[in-house]
Amino acid sequence: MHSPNQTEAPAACRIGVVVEAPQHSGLWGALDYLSPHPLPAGSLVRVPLGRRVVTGVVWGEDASANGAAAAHEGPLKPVAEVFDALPPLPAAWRQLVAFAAGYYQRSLGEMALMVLPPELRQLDQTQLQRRLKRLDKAMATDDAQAAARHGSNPEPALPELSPQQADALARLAEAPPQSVLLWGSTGSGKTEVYLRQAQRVLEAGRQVLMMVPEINLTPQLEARVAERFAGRRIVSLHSGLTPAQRLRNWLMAHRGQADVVLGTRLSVFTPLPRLGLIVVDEEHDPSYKQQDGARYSARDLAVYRGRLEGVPVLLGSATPSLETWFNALPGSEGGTGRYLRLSMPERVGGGGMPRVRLLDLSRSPQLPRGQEPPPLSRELLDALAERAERGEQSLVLLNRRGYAPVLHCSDCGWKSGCPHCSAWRVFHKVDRTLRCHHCGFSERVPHACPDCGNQDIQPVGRGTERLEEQLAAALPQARVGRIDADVTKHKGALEAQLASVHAGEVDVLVGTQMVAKGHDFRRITLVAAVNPDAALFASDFRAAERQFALLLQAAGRAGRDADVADRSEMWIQTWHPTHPLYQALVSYDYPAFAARQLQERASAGLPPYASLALLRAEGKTQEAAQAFLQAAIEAVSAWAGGVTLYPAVPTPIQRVANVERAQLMIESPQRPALQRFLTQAQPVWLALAGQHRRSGLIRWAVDVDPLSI
DNA sequence: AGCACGCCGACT
DNA sequence: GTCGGCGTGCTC
Repeated sequence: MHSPNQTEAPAACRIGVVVEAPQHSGLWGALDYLSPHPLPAGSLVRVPLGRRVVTGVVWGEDASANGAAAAHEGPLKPVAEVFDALPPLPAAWRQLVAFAAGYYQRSLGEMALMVLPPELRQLDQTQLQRRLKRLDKAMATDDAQAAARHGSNPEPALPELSPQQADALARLAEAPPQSVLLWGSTGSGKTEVYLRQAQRVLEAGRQVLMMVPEINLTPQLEARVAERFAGRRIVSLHSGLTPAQRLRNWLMAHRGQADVVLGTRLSVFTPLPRLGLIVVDEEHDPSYKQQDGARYSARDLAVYRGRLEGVPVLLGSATPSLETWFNALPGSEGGTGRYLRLSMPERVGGGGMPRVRLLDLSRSPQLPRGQEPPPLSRELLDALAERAERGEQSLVLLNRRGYAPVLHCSDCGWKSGCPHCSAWRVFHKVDRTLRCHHCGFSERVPHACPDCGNQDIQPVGRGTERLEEQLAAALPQARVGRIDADVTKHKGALEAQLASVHAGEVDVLVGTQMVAKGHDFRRITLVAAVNPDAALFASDFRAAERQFALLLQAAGRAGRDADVADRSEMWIQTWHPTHPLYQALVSYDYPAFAARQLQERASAGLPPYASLALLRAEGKTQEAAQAFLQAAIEAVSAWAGGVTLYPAVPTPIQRVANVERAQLMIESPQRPALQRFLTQAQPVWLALAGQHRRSGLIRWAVDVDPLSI
């Protein structure tokens, strides 16, 4: 075809580009475009897709993450624009993304584009160049200021290392690059080990990726990193940043200008040309698993990335996930021995962990009398009062927000259910609402029973609001405060409340698990878990593991200063004081707890001895969701060798926001067998989902390595 | 996912 | 006679 405007030879190179297209679009791998010149793999481009122009990444050969890559027949469109001001995304980044896409059963394009800063996808070439120019200018003035400061700023004095810290660092120095479990009790100084190891890596001219579960919960770590590496460029990466900040920080990392990246799970995908160390703090924390979209585990990807790039990965925890523990146990103790294990059992400064005391509720006198809510023991109230008198602080943990989990009419039996979900709406006394914690539906509390008009509707059970009220009533001389997600959703409220705790203006702090994590309270000598029994009998196989970690982490909030450590205590109110979980907690015997759990997992065929995946379905009706799952089983059962497909069941919360949910579990003792199966099943299920859409299927997805089932 | 095309009800 | 409801189908 003759084109009068084009005097040059027509575009000659066939370029594979991945674009954002979810897997149910059927576009799995790269799309082919034309370019007059070859483009290096990893280049960012804009390409026409249908009637729009979208951002994509040049992938090069073999972009068939799933299924066969049949060459596209027919005319190809040309690449619209190449972002050549940006260095191409490195091969290691592409390999990490390709692995994640394959492993977590998502399309390559979705994975690749999802992990780039959202802002980058919006910009065109000239806008990006403007940003880059502005960034260079800012960095130049920054450098000048840093140089001016340098002479006046003395090197920060390093804290003296404990013998076990020194030992851990010595062993790290001589170990080959590999995954390392740094198993250290709360207060043993894991952070100092991260910082020293990071220091070595920085001095060798390389970059450090430091991951934390939730950045807002660990402002102290951020401050410490900034202080320690004052002369270095440190950037953070998490979803709390503005789009512009996130792009800026990502660009600094990608161009090798940032030395330290401190971020949440999404930062595991940051391209880092000089990567020398990955740290995963609190590696057991469930926040590392993405809970929607591409459900990746940032901790597991960090381990993969470390191996890929020949870089050590430091996994830190006092209560490692059983998967990590299993990999850090030597073969002689029944583990795989894949990770090096470094232990730091003692707290820095010589203080011990608080003494754990199990309060047997069936024996202790109870206050207040009555059936509801569950009791607070007299002994606990006395202990709280006593601490308050001495000027010491206490932390009372209850993992349930609101005033009461449900309202109940004693006449007709009405309960405050959510009209859109199969869950109770929680009574919040502060703003007098009934709120569904699953869909957010909120209404003013009715004055009378909506069904029978009875005026006498009662709160059932107890949340943090009610606990705060009860403690304030029972301890009139003490100042009671509360921290939970309801308090902290007001901007600055968390900081204000924490400041008042640190200033000693609160004697008894009531809180959910969010206060058990990371905060460094100096004057707390008593931590009490008021109602921890529920987790003992939960159907989820990871409930015990999570609860043990939470209680031990909570215990670590007490006695952080060595001079109060010896009189610090952790109290557990329980009906089941002989339960093995609590018995292991009393002696701080994580290995015993883990051994017992591993034994149970082995005999039940659960992780880490087996690999799991869930096929989840959402539908207009429960029948529609289950019909799809049933059909999905039948469609693959002929060749599902090596994997077990369990029956389709409703999810624990069956209906959320008027969407019915069901799932089926897929299990295999061999991870590769599960992977092969899922990869084959995916296109079959995709076609099947198309047929079931008419009968009410809304969405479906595969969740590999689910956290809970 | 977007963004079309496409065929049936209440409005200027 | 049109605006617009969302069912169905495609994107190199």
